[in-house]
Amino acid sequence: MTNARKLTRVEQKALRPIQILDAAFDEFVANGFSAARVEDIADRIGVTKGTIYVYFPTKEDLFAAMIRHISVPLEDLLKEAGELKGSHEQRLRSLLMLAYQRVAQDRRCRELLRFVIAEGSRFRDVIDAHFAEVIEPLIQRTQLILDEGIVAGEFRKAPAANADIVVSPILSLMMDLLIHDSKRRVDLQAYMEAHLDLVFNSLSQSRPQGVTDQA
Amino acid sequence: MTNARKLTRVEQKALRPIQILDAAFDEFVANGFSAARVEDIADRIGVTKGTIYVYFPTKEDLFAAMIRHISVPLEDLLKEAGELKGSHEQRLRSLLMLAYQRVAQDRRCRELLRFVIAEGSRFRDVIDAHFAEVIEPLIQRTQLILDEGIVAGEFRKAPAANADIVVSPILSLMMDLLIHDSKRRVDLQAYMEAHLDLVFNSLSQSRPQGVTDQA
Amino acid sequence: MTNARKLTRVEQKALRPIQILDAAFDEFVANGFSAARVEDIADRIGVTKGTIYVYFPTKEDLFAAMIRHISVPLEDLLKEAGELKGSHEQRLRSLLMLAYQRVAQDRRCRELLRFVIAEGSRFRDVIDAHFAEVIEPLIQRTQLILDEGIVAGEFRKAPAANADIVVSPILSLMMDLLIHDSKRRVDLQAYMEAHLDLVFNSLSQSRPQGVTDQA
Amino acid sequence: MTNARKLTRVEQKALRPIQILDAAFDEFVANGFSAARVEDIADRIGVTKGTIYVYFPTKEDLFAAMIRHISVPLEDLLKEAGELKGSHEQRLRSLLMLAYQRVAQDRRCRELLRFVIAEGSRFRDVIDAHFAEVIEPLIQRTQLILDEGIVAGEFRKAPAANADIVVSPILSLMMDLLIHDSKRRVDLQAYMEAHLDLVFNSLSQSRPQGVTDQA
DNA sequence: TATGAATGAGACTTCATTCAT
DNA sequence: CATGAATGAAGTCTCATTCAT
Repeated sequence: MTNARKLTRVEQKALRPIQILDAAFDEFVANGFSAARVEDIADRIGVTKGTIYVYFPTKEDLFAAMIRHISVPLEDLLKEAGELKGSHEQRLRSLLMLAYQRVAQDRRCRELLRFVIAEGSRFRDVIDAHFAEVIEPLIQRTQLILDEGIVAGEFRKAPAANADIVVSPILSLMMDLLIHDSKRRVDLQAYMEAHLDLVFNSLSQSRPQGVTDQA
Repeated sequence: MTNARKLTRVEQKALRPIQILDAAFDEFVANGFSAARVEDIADRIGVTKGTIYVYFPTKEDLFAAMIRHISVPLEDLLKEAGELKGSHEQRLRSLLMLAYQRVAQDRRCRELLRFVIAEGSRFRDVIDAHFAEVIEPLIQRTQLILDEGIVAGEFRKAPAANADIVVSPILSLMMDLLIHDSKRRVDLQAYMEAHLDLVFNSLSQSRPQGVTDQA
Repeated sequence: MTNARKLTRVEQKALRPIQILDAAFDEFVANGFSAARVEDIADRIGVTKGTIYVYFPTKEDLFAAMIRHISVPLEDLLKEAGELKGSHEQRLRSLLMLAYQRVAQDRRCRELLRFVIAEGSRFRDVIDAHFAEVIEPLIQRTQLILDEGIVAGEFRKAPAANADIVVSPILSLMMDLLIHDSKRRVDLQAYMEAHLDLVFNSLSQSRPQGVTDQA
Repeated sequence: MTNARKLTRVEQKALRPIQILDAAFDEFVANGFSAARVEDIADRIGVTKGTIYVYFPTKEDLFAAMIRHISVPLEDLLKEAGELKGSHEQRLRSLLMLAYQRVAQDRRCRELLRFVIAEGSRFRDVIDAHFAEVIEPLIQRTQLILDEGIVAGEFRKAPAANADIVVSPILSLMMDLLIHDSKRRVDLQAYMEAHLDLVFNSLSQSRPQGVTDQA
């Protein structure tokens, strides 16, 4: 193994900012920007206040850096989605399920939404920038598949082919998880099934099954 | 005019707490609980800090009272919905539209959601209590109509008959309005139509598939 | 007597800023701007830190206000000098002696010079403004008398009729008092006599040469 | 070129303290003792804070060493003056002009006066010691020439034969340069001429009264 | 010798809260 | 009821100093 020894100075140095940002995330999540204390962030990683200020000049800078830090991996989701194959329904289904996985598994992704809502007015720029990398691409990609699916005759051309509406259960789930946190365990499978059932039963054109069409 | 005279001392006294709570709402909305300053709340109604403390013993009490104050009118919505007549679809449609009206018109109702998300962990009790009076009744009432509609053969018995999913576009809209505030004007009519189209096209039993029966 | 009772609230309120400025003067004199502690200023008048900030928003503002506070009475000196009567020599002599009195008796006037030298670069504006009300008027007034005295044939027209030079012993004395403070007591009478002897023996036109008329 | 090669390690080592002291001078001049930052001193010579502490144990020690460093060359002035020849007037004239040259040309000599006034109370010892090597010898030497000149019948025996008074224009000039720094260029020639004119016209015994003997 | 990460005491400043008037 | 001067605890940020490398 390569890590059987202590970290070298250089490794330690490279790690410190990450440690701080991770600790800052936890603290800001727990208390919000204003109520979070820099010293408590420091305590979480066993350093003193001063150390935080070696790396970040102000609490605000730390917050902004933290937002950037946690929002980084979010673009990756879309890359995977971009390569999805199959019918338009298949692709949309895969995209939505990817989003569910992310939302369900990645607490940071969810908490980002809390920051957007709670601190948006104070950190408009940072928040906007990174909001634009999470929610908006999801909606845009969804709308693209819907539009193409209509052209391909796979989806019906209807008001319901609206990405905001189609993805909204996912956002609602995020909110729900934020509000009740780990308290109330949502039955994710049932929730997803209900969502997809609603969407595709409404949109899919030529579906004998699905039970709506007695015609 | 009935109010051409100055308020009597008694009237003034009865008014003061309301004034304070209204000012507190604006201030807490603008800055969140921690960053809001009691003095700024006082300034908004032209009194001094001390006056606030005549009516509310602490900033936390003031916040809690403010939450209760703005959440009061929300129950009324459900009362109206309870008296809705017509088919189950009709009743569900009316319920959802009532919710839309409230969400679109009542900024306080929307901001309540911000407090739920931003300050939920600090004011668990008061937030939970009043969350339970807004979102949950909406969902429960919705689920009730769905279940009854299925029994009545009006809706198909399907996973999609899930109130969380059915109302989620409304919550998403609230969030969207919170985040972008007055910036981006959503086309409410189109949004509602898309929502209802999706829901009823998916759920309604006896419907010529693929059409939103306006025709 | 009118002050046999405690001060009223109103009187106390009016007094507080003065108290603070006086205490600030002492503290800034003792330690300079940077090393002075706001809490020590507060301690000098038996209040707490917070009280200082009720009246002055920052330490810098307090310093600037203090400078303005102590420099106020300095213009008065010149008013008296303006009404001096007698020959030009008499008037110049009176002006210089007025300056000596001020320098010798008013510690604040001297300490102002210390602030000018020590904090000038940090408080350029305030310092310049009030420097311009002390030293410069003295020099200008001196030059005016010299010039008029030459025209009147009372002083010889010579390079020595230079106000900067003529007043410099006064500035040197200020510096000396600043540096040695109360340690080394200068013999003010001898110093003044030497100064005036030098000046008038050099400038006066119609004087039996080389003698300060003990005759 | 003699210095076309890099410095050897030994030379580098001997140079470092000098570099530090020079940088410290600039920083302390710019900000005063308290507001000066050790790190800024280090930055001025491209080393890190730690390096400063290799050579000077504390910031105070560094300041004291810096004072000693810049005051060293000042004794030399007096050595030259001691060897001046000619009449007593000639010798005094030369002494004063030497002082002027030093004051006009050597910024460090002037800034020392600022430290004396600004930091005197904090560094009483070091400041006193080095003040005693600059101003006091000048005054003592001046007084010596005056006294000898009187004995020799060259100067009149008068109160004006007072070294403090006689040299004060030089100190005033130093102050003026400190306060206005490079802003207002004083006409040094005119200033000196006025000074010497005043002094010798007042003191010289055998001079056709009231005239500046250029004629 | 030089580094620079880390420290921690201490400064400025804020603001919820109190209380005499 | 209302005021607003005063408090003091607490938070952000600074920086002289240390020490392992």
